[in-house]
Amino acid sequence: MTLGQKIKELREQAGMFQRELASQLEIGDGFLSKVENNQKTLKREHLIKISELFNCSISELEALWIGTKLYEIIKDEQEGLNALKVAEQEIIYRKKYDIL
Amino acid sequence: MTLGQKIKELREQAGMFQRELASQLEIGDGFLSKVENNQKTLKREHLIKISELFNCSISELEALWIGTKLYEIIKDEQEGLNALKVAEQEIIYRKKYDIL
DNA sequence: TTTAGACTTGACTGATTTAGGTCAAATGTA
DNA sequence: TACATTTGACCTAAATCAGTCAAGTCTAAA
Repeated sequence: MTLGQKIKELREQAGMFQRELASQLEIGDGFLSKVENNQKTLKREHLIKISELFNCSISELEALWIGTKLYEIIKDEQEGLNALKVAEQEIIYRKKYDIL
Repeated sequence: MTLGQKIKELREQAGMFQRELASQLEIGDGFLSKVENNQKTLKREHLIKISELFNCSISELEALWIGTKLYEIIKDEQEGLNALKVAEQEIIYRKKYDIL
């Protein structure tokens, strides 16, 4: 699940058109279309608005927001999955020894 | 293991000084120092040179190169680990259904 | 079958960020 | 003291961000 898919899902479940959601977010509907298709990214502040509008978890949206960015970086990479593991191990290692 | 650590390790195992490796890579030694401490990133082409110089796997270097970049993005993120999972699931999903 | 409305797409833009460095001074160390 | 390394300040070109707008496409319904 990407952020774009999630936003589209939330919007449709609320029976809302792109135009309406776009205006709530104060962006154009063409831009929102691209966001839903992961061709453009929203500002982080927009996630707050979305979580309020659809009453959903901001943490989940943030995970999708960052995760979709990461995916865009590695999607055409041979070593994409291994790169994810490198990053994961590093996070785990730092946590273990409490290095900030 | 980050790319910086790896490079330092390879360099020291070869008994080489930063100045020497830096000159092989045609960069300044101050810059290499930052690379080894993950404050700056090398160009991708540099990885090839390094793999030749130390006779090590280019794939591993690339995984570390991308992975260290990903780590820099998520290291201060609450949802960092979840974001990695989002990206991983997306890769796996696309592979499963053969979506390019 | 026309047409209205929902959505997608392509071309473009200006501001901001990042990439990929340099150099000199400060610091660590044998 | 000499040499290796780290750090901070700075730099420029290129890329990315966060959009707009108009034209094109898709799909129901009249």
